[in-house]
Amino acid sequence: MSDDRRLAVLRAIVEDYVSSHEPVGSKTLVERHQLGVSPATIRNDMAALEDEGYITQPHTSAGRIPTDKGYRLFVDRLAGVKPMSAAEKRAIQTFLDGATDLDDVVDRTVRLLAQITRQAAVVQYPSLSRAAVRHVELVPVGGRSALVVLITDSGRVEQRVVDVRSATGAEPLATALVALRTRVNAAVGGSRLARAREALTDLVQQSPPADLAVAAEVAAALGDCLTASLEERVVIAGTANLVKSGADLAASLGSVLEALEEHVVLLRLVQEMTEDAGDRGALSVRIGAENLHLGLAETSVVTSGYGTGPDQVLARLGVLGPTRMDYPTTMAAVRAVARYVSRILAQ
Amino acid sequence: MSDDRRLAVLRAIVEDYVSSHEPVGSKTLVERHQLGVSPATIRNDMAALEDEGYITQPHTSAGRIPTDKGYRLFVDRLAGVKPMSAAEKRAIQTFLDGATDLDDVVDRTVRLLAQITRQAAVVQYPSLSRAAVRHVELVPVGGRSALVVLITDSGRVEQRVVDVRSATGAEPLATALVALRTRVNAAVGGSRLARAREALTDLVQQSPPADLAVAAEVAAALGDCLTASLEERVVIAGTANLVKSGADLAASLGSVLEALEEHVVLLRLVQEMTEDAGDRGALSVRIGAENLHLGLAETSVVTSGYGTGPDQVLARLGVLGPTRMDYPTTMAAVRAVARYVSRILAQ
DNA sequence: ACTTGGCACTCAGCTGTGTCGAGTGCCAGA
DNA sequence: TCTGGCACTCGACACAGCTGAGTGCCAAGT
Repeated sequence: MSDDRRLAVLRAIVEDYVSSHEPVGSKTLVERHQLGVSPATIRNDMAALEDEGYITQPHTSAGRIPTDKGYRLFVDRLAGVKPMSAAEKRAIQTFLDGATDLDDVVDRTVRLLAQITRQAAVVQYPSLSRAAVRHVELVPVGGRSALVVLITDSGRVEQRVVDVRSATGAEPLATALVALRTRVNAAVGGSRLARAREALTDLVQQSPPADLAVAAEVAAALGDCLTASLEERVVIAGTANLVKSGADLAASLGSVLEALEEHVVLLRLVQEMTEDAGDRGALSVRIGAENLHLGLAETSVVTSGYGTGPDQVLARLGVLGPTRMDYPTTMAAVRAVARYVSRILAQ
Repeated sequence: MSDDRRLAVLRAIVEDYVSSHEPVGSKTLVERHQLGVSPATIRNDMAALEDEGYITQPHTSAGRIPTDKGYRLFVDRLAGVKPMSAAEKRAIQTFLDGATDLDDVVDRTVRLLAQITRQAAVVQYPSLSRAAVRHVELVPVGGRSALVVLITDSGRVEQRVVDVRSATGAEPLATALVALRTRVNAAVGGSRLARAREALTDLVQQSPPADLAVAAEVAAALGDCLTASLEERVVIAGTANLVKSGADLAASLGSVLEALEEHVVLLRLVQEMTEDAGDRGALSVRIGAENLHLGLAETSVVTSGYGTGPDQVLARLGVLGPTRMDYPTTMAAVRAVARYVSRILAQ
């Protein structure tokens, strides 16, 4: 029994099932694809594929549908990434080119992904674990408080209001803050977020006694900002597409929506997929139960890294849909969008 | 025929239908409620209610269900607002008390609303049309650009990077910005966002020629920030609850989710409800087709204003669910949450 | 050693039939 | 104005039979 043909049969089953949404039998299979053999032969192959766990039948005397394992093999060895048409590429580019700031880029990206894949889209905000401090600004507010603003490399801004009532220095608060600002920027400016924290503790310890209280308060707030900046966020769009993508998800739709709302769950998933891809920006696909989350047992996730350059992968973006999705097309769309977003961020 | 009893019948129908999700007939009605008359009498009343358009029957020989008009009468004249238990109040309070900043308050609020009403929750970010400028900060970045940060009364922060390359003044950029910052804050500090724009144009016109170019650039960016601050945002949660709230919404679920993702639609809806409530913080209810949006024809929306005080209604929050929701309980929950959020914001 | 045609078998889904019962509308009488 | 009675409607449900797509297996062919 030819091993090649068995794989061809699996590919045909996946493609047919994805387009028809119905279990596919041996007869229809030879009709729609040029397999050059009779249904009976196909049946033998199907039986073998079923034994190995690549396909299954929902009930006796029905056609076969791929299992998670079957999709996995299809994605890994059988499916190419369908190239996108020039028109589609242009559409992506023009849609993203109008973006103004980072928030706008992310917002447009997630909508675009949802629209062109007709599935739910997820975009992780640029992860700042590799980002650096660009500037720290201290603003006196109302005499007794100060606003601490942290600006990072990637254009993200975090702010905290810190109460410096207790810090009763001799000089006026504004003056103290100006001096402190200079010192803080000198200490942490340009350094990575994770390192900045250590630099801060050094700075507090080396502060003159008069400034110590204020410095400590500010450093604490700044530490909060650092944490918040490192904390990752995701945005989603296109949940309505999940409803339309066939009634088979309807049963688990509730838990899928729940999972999507729990950004923590999504972040963990995306993190895992980053590891799958070896920290590179490569495409990563999670199929069905491979998502270690009950609510997502019937969904697949396709993500790609993106960033400011090939070596600067900041975060991931992708789509989420039923396991029986059109992987080649979806993967192509995700990869294309990731590339264009990266190109924009690189500027 | 007693008019009072007919209203009582309508109320009974609404309550029964809401709890059972099934068309309610004359017999079950007299069994479950003490109406003191026979089913035949109820039938006459029902026929009259149907003539007037308050109830309808899905098909002949089925019980009656309320129409939008019926729910409207129920909400306006028949339903009280069910008081919340002390335990529930406590739960609300403790859940919201842990919040740190404005984002956190909004995030917690929307989750809380979704959880206790088991429906989809919507929270409009505090509308800043009445908010004032607290502080403007200008930060030189990289020598050729400046970061403009706008901080408002209500704790919202907007920032823009502005390119001041063209502004080649004699003095270094940083010095120019320090001076400009002082002047900008003097000009717009404390004034309402809408007014700040005029003050800015005055400021640019009165700038010394040397500073004019920089001032104009900064004013433009600040204008952007003002617009962005006035631009309203909403957050939603609990969409998964829509799936669980009975299969009858399932048909229109797709369009409901689409509507929820289109924040523009939601904002318009919320704006209309603010007008319904006469700009006060009162509860407002939109039932079914009263939401002038096709996707929401089978849903009702219950919102309440909230803010920093009885006269300071900044925005609205509420829930969205199927028209056959438990209005008294939902209204109570929305009102209670709105009050606690207002209390927190007042601090 | 594969491949193929034939054949019996399975079973989900559809259709038609009959029954049941909740619910209605109407009417005459209290 | 209310009530009991009565005929009627019609969706829901259960049951049965049919159909057809699809399978597994086997013997024969290449």
